[in-house]
Amino acid sequence: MYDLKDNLKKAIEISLASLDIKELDIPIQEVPDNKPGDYGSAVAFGLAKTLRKNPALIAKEIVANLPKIAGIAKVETVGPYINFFVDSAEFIQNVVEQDASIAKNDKKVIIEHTSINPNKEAHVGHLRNISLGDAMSRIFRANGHEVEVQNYIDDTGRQAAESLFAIDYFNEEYDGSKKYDHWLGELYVRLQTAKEKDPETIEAGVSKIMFKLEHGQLRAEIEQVVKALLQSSYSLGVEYDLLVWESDIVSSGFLKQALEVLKKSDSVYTPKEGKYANALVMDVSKFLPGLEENEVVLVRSDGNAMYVAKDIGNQFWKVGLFKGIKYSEFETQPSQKTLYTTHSKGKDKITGHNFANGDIIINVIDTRQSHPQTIVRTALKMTEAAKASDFEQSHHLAYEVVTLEGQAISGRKGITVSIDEVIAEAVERARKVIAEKNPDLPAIDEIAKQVGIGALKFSMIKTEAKKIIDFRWEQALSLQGDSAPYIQYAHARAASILRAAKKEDIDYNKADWSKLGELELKLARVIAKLPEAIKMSARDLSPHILAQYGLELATTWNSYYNHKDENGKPDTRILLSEAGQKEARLLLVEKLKSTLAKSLYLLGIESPEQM
RNA sequence: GCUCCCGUAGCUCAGUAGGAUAGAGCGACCGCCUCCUAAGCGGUAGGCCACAGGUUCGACUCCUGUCGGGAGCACCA
Repeated sequence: MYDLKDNLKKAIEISLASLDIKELDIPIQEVPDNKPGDYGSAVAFGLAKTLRKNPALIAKEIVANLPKIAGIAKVETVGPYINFFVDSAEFIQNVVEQDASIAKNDKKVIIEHTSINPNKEAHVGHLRNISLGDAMSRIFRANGHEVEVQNYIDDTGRQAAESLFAIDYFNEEYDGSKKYDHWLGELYVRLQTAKEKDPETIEAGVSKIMFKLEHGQLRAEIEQVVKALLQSSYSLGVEYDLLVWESDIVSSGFLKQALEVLKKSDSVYTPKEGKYANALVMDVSKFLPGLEENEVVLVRSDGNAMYVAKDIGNQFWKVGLFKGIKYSEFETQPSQKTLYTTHSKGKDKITGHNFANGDIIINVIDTRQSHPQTIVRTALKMTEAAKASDFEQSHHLAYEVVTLEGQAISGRKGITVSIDEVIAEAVERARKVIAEKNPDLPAIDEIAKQVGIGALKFSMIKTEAKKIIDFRWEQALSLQGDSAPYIQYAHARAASILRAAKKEDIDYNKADWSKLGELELKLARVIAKLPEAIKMSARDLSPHILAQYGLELATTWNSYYNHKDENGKPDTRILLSEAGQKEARLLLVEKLKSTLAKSLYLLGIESPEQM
């Protein structure tokens, strides 16, 4: 891997060593457009104080002692800054020819996302979860990790019970006229209104269903919802490795084991009196100071476990503390990859798979769950059986909610938009634009899907997770500006040039890198930043960094493509370039295209060759 | 009340572990296709980076406080 910044860092280190200085953190940054040079460093500032010397002078001394650096043509000081001038021919060639191989990382990553309550259809808020989770899993894979994607099925919850009960209560039967999750969701909403008139019957009925669910008796009914929900994920191009059922977590004894482990801690006890008398509580004050309520109820005084307790059991299992859950095949996903599930009647081990036992655990859940998620991590911290790394490597990727035209999503108030609905609309809009701009395009349907769905997912990923997204149709489905189609278009444009080049007889050995200049250098510099963008995205659990990178790369390329000289004449016509320059430019475009495609791929977005 | 998050152009957002003149998109206005896809490109207008202090050679970035906005804090999930 060609890493110029790293080379610059090392060179400065050598220079500093010869001056008898040890500075651990050497900043390297890109030079602003209006300043001389390509990369710069401000190390001298940091040394000014300890050396009691003018930073500009220090910079000069460092430059004087610099060794030769490959790919650097010139070094200059600009005041206290040390600026490097890249040898553009060498640099661009290096960027084009760098191999994209990644070092294996032996830390296994478990990413849980989607985890939609199996009682009604998914809405745009879930779309954010799915898009972020899927992007994260792709990014970690790109960083060399083994990644296991889990989708948690809360099959013992009240909401699932209410939906199932509603079927009996209204005496309805599924006739296949709409998607099952939508059909069930309507019954669920109907039941909420019916509760006002007939609370006793409904309460009693729901309790009965809940009891059955807890004992895993209505598995087939829940599976039907889960399968319908998975269809939405599949149409977004998202797949999973394992479904984890809450009822299996409980029946495998993980809840019980978790409580036993926790009881060994002084912070977990059963008060004899007070408001939590006879309940099992966990005092988190030692670990989370400053809270008003220090005690968290794990098991109610009636003996029923709270949701957090199950969640703790789940987390303990993920990090590898518990064993004994069983697995079976669930279904074959569109890519032909098998989706597995936990199942009480399954096998202890699936050949070729070692589920759970993660080194890094990432839970993609909305930010309203921050408190319970903190409790779960705290439980790991206070448990002797857990390693310190289990706590440190447990992360909550908290994302803010999605609102609709400024209003909170609420199924009951009818303020909601389902994922299936937005997908259909997005694809339809994309189809219209294609029909208008490029009517002769073959496979319009396929490309409309790629573009429409790409736009949707990108709109969920491009902003920071901690910011609220207000979903607006025109904005989310926009095909121009800061959008996936903008990047896809840049990609298709590059593809088009390469297609045309294929018809000619081109000898790429004739590429003359010295015939490339400032414009190509600019493009190459951005291409070279991809590995850094991937690393940062993973480090900060922030796919938006990669999304922003994709935009920057597409912008740079579009700008290059449309560039004109002082006379207003295009000066970057690749196919009309002179011999030597043409071949080098084509190779650069090829690299650009694959880099765009990779950025999109890591966000779970397709890169059409034409659009 | 306590805890956490947010506040950058009219609107929606970037700003890469403090660094050089704060950047995009949408909207407005002016330009660019006899030339590899105009879903594109160039330009103009638009900023006390909420406010006040502090740390620093240097703060949109770190700390404290204030003001706005959101969320969380139950023997619910």
